[in-house]
Amino acid sequence: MNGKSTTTRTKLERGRSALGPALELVHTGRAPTRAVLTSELGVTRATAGAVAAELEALGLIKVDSSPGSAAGSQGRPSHRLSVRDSGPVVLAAQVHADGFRAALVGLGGRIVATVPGCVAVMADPAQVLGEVVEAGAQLLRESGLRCVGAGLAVPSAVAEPEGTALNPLHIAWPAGAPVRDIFSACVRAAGINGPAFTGNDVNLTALAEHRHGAGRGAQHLLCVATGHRGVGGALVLDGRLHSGSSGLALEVGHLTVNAEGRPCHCGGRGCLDVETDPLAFLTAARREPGPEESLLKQSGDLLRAEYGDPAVRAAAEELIDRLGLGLAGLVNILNPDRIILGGLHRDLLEADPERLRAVVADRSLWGRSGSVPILACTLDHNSLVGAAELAWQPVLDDPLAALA
Amino acid sequence: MNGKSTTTRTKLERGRSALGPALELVHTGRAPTRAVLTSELGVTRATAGAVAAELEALGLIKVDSSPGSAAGSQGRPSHRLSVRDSGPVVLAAQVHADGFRAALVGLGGRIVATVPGCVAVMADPAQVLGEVVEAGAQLLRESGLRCVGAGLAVPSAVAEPEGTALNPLHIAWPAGAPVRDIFSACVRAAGINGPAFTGNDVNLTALAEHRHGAGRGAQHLLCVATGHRGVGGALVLDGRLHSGSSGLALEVGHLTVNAEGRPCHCGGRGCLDVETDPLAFLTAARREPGPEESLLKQSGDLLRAEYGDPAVRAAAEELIDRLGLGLAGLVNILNPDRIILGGLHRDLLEADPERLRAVVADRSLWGRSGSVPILACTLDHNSLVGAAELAWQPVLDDPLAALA
DNA sequence: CACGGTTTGTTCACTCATGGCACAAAGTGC
DNA sequence: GCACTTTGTGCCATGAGTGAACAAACCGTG
Repeated sequence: MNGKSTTTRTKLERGRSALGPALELVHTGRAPTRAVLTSELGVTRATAGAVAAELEALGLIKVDSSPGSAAGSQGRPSHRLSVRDSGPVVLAAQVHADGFRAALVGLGGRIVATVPGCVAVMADPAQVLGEVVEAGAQLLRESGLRCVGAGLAVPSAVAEPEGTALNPLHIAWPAGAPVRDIFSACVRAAGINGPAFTGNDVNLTALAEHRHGAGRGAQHLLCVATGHRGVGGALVLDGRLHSGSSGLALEVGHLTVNAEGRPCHCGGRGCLDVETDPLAFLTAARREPGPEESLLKQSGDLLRAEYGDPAVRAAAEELIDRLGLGLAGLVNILNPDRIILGGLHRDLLEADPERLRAVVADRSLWGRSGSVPILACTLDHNSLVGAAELAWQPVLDDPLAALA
Repeated sequence: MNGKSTTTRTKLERGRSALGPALELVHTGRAPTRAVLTSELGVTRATAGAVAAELEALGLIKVDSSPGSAAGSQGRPSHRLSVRDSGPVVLAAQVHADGFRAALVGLGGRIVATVPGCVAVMADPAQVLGEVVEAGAQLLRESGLRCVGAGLAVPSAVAEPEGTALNPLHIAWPAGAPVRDIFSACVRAAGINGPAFTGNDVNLTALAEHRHGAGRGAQHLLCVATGHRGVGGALVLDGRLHSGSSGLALEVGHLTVNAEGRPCHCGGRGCLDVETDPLAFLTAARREPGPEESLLKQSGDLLRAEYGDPAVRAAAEELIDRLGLGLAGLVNILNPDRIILGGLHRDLLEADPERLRAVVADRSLWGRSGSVPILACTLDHNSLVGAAELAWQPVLDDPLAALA
């Protein structure tokens, strides 16, 4: 009379199958009310009601039925759905050239608490990640919230399925460092629950922007960003990150964008990487590059503050033209329906949006593709939020299993 | 390439949900027996049995229970599954520079009947497609089989969602011709049942090779092929064709592969398109190009018959190096786990596989990605079979609804 | 302020795909 | 022949989801 199920079959732990999609809709803000949830899921009102009630019982969302607020249209007002404030969180961490940042991120990409750690990044990933995770664990203790996973963003390609960082150049880690294993070990050592994930920062930026920022609603979202050195890219297809068969997709830095350009370490010349990064900009603008970590900031400030300066403007236009050529090449290959730019590329876009759009339209094959919207990244700490998305994914896929 | 696989599923027409996946497994040859089907679907034997029985009742597959054939292993031999011989077919058609071909294609990519029509392709798409469809309808009448749809492959990018051919250059059709609408109209006029689809021939080649040829089992399959003029590409991700947001993805012809190369009509120079097509090969080998339609054949024959000739060999090696550079660029962007080559590119691969693989490995960023397997297309009439796949897709997605 | 009209939430019986079992069937090896 | 293994089949339980009827909450209008 007691043991109904002894063996843990796969299907036994399967909950309501619409649970995951429903949570994702609330998570991404596409289901503000239960009525919208019903139509978005394509189920009956009864089912949507049961699903919403179950998600509320799990402590993930809030179903607000009381308020006689501004309805606008006629008919009975629908219950409003939102992410629960004091629901579970994930630990998100980000490592970059200037240091690290740890945060607690709730559903909806909401940063609950964050602390920027300002260590000078050292060559030992284990030590750095230990500090990052400890900072996150401290936040977690202070908050008293439940943690369901952890995610880490690193400025390097991450090979699948090994989880090794292939080119963590500007954080001076050894190439091939097993960052995923190290991060997982740190997370476990800190007593944090849930699985741990690691990904490339530009990939995670794209993921975050797709779910909560400028990429919302795009079906084929291309993201290109410059960090301190080098160029990264990412592609989100139908809501899922496309990182290739071994995690190395969208290494777009070595598209040729200037046949007479400077030689690149890859063996070619005129690569996007060396033609559109902050160092290239400062050089073209005939400014003295400062210390490496601040190249990005230095470039952005210069671009915003002194765009009137002919040398700065000429340098910017040169880079915009190169960037446009690279983007046009990617448009021809990937045919995205939206492009978002980060880092210096974002600053270049904002300096002269029309010029960039014109170059892309002119150099991509079809007028249609050329009219791809090009937008700037909008989220603060987008790769941090992206790292959190990584950790949230199991919950979105199967809330019952992930919270069990 | 027509309907974007409507995600808004109306539960009314929902049959057994495992029906589609099961049919796809049999269709692609990945479920030779019912036992394999059971494990591949991840369901119980009872369910797999019911699904197989239902597919058999629908006249789509054959369940072979009798044979006491060579089992090999111990235990009760499983029923063998195969595509039914006299089951429904789709009408597949292909238009190319030398004429057209029409065929009836069953499940499993089996060409039941075919007729090569050898018209000189004229400037009027309606007339050509009318002839093609009529040839197919004739085959259909002779066979007496049931037709559940039609698919067409054209040597041009096909814009979505309009279904217009953007660059049907070597068949002398007007750019922007509404090929899908024309084809659909012809199919309806011929009294053929089922929906009609139209797609780019290289895309369809990739789809066919993925399901029945050299691309089987690949998760991220990149296909690059040269026809008579120009280069086309295609990408199959997780079994579905990726054709971008408006059908124009993988227009790979204008990757720069030779900084000092000849100018291209796209505005750049040294594009893959003009550096690795049959005309480029013949020119490099200092041979007199014949009439346009036979450039491809002429090149292939030359490559196979006279590879000992120093001029031919040098030309081939030059093209292989250029092609390798282009493929390496695509590897960096797409990170496929397999590459298949068609047309002249296939001939180049077979002329010197090691050289091509070495170039790709050398010029792609990571050793891992460099070791991507590069294979030749294997199917006869692969774009024809791919066109059939397009027409089969609704049946694979939902057999009950599609056959109703 | 009662009135229909509209939209949404809720309850309940019903459907049906699937899991879980027990048992039968069909092979191999000794 | 007999154990053993593997697969097919019949039957019941489960549970997610539907569909329809009803209740609730808001709008307007007179």
